[in-house]
Amino acid sequence: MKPPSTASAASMDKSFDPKTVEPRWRSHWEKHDIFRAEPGSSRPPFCMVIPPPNITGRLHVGHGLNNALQDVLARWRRMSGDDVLWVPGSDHASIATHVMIERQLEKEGITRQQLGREKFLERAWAWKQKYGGEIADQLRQLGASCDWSRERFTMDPGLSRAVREVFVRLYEKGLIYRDRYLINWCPRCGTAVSDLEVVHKEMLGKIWTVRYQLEGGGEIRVATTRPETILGDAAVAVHPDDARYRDLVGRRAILPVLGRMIPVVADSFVDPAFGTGAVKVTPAHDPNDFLAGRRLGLEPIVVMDETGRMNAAAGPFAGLDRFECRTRLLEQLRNDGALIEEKDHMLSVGRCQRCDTIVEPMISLQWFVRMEPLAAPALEAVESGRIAVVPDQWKKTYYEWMRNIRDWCISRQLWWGHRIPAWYCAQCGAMIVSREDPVSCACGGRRLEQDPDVLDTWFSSGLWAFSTLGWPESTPELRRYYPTTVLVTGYDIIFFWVARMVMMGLEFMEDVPFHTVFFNGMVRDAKGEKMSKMKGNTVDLFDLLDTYGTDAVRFTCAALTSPGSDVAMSPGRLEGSRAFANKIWNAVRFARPHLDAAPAAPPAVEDGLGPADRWILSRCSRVAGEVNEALEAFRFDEASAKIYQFAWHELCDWYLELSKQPLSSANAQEADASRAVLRHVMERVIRMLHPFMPFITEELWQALPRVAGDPVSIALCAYPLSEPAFEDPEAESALATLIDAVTMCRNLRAEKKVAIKEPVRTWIQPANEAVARSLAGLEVQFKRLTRTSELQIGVIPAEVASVSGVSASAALQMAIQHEGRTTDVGAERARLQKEIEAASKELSVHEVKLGNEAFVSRARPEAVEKVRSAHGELSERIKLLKSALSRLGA
RNA sequence: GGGGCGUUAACUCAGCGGGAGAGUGCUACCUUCACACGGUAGAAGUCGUAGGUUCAAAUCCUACACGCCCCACCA
Repeated sequence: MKPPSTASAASMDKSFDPKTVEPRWRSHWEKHDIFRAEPGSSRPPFCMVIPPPNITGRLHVGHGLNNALQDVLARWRRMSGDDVLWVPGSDHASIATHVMIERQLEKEGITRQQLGREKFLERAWAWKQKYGGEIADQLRQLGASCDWSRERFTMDPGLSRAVREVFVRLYEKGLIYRDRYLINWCPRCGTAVSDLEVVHKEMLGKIWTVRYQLEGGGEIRVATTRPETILGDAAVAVHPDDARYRDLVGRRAILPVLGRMIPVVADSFVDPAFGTGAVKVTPAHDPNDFLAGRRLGLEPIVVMDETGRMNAAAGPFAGLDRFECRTRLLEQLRNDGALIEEKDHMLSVGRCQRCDTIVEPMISLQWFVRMEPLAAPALEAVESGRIAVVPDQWKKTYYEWMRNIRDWCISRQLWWGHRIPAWYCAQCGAMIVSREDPVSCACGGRRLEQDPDVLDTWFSSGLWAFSTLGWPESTPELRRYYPTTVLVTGYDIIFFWVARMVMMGLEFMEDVPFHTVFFNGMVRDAKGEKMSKMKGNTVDLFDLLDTYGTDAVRFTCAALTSPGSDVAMSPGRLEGSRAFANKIWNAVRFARPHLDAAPAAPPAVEDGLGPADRWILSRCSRVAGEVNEALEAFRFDEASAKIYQFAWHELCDWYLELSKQPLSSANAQEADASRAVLRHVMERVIRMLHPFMPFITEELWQALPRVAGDPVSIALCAYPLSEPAFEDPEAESALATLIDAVTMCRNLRAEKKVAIKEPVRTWIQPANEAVARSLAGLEVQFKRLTRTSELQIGVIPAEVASVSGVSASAALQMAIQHEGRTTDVGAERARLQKEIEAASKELSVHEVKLGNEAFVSRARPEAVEKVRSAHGELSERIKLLKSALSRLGA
């Protein structure tokens, strides 16, 4: 099959236009199915599972970053010969989707309850149909090289089966249980949420001191920030050792307003120093009090319903909203003279992560996962290094959470999600937990009702690493790709997802879900502030792609990803990347006619290549090595910077200019040699860049001369490695010399404002015979570089040149600059560097000795002095060397 | 209350024991036959503050200041 037509050499636009190029290759990749993994392949497997985006909306810049990085790895490994499986998919996002759909319903003026479960689920599936597909399209737009044939959704039949299997196994093992417990309740969503889904925010509130009369006279004062919970008080507690209250323990207090009698009890959880030292105990509406209530045998009194309204137990306040109740209750307390003090107080208020409603601690019957037994192996897996964490600062966060783990409330009073596989018999009340829907109870009863609740959305995503590969079936994919190689994700979901995936993987696959987890940073705006809709500083990913082009955005993501730091999407960086894409485009535009004429065979060292050719081949080899090294270490910033620097400032700024002359040489052999080198280097750079900028590189690669047997896409070409045969220190040294000479001419011209009209000749004293040979007879046009017609380099000992066509003072200046030093800066620099290294080594030896001598020194101080003076001398020498180096380096 | 991260040029960020760097912006000059999304030259930084270790500190240690983030049941 023929590739789509690329712009011909003649018609290549002056600037790169992403909009025409990107769609072409997107469909080309799809058509040729080049991202499909091959479980039967003999190549080493490399697998990643995508952090499944929620189906709640379009991708944001954070997704852009995360997927750009994954794609860099996927394409790099694929080109490096691995059998890459990158599993795409999306998450049903139970509660988040609920919030979105309920917002729709609100506009229509109905509640989800009015709509009913069946109709609501129809809506949810329709939503999924629409947005699930959009997300896949958006990932494609980014160029994500996922295996689309293996796309998954957390509510697919297979994955749902995995969820049931896990639930039942955990239940049978006693790790899932059902209990009445104090949980976080979101009154708006009408569901329990886990501790992680509660976001605590500091805000200025008030603290009130309230007087409770004691039965038979006297009073006790308590402080509270939530006076409405007074209605549910079961006791007043004081510290057992608190002398002020010791005598009151065992007496009864009269609850204000309601007049109910509650005991005064002693418990050490009370801090005598806080507030009045006496605390109201509301077991049904406060986590601390709940535990205290259990210890003290107090009966919880529930005063609110699941919508946040006061219930019958609230007496005269029944039916009021909780905050309205607070206001009214305070009024009454004030009227009754029971309100003693009101003052400002900073408090931390828990809000629903999804809808920002203030959550209410409530007692309720829920399902939980017992976490300690699962956490222990998960902790060990990271401690032992079986899972590598990059950057490793996140280990500490992970350990901290694992070591203080608490049971996980997994049931949600929602409809969209995996329904809990538990049934209750209407006849005998028995509970059946089962993989298959049961038809009858052991008692013979046939009226079975399934638990109405669904599971926390993170329950199914916790299985993602193996459920997407076919578990519980033993599929070829599961056997080959589990454990996956790398997980790339944001650190914001380290507990929600990463930690739980480790636990689930170890429990059900008896192995880690991934060998390495790489945490990318969070995307900030250009000022480094967190993006939020409230602040209005959000940047739309697709606006960015539209403005700068997908390649430029992806390149910027990589360039800004250094381990452990967040990413600020700065316009400057984006512009730089866009300019870079254009630069590469034009480099190929220049090179193409020469490449078409180039010999098919790659260059060879025996071809008698010139110094510039040998130099660029050598540099290209080194850069390839460095880029691979950087990628191995997840240094996306270093890898992209190396390519950028090399491509722009070595290849374009110098090599392309230097090659213009030989490329158009009448000497066919010389021209061919240069063409072969240009072709080789150009293609290698484009390949190196491909994982970062897939679209432009595909376009350019397709435009290069093709040979039989080439793959259909650059994505299937080999990723460049270093080529030791081309590494050539002498050529590098020679070119450093040349570059120095040219730069010097330019400096002179700029500083002295001289117009150099005729050829300038400069003489260089080479460092050694080899460099001399490299440079001998090198005559290059530097029209572009010096604004002179040409610069001749002659190999002549240190005598001063006569310079024609420049002013006398400029000539003199030039002569001075040449005199008295070797202009082979490269060699000189290397020599000095070596001396410094040697001196430093010597120093470190002395340091060791100094340690020993210091011990002896108590008896012989002069020995220490000797060492110290040696240090001083060496330090001086290093300073001298460094200053010499800086003079040369500049 | 505990923990983490950051503070380097005007902006966004690398560097983490021996020459203070990149991209963008800025200044001057230049439409030269790949590219003005370009070329050349250049200005620009007490590397948060104060101590300490070292022959040598932006880089290691200790405090402090400011900023950001996470975790935590203090009424």
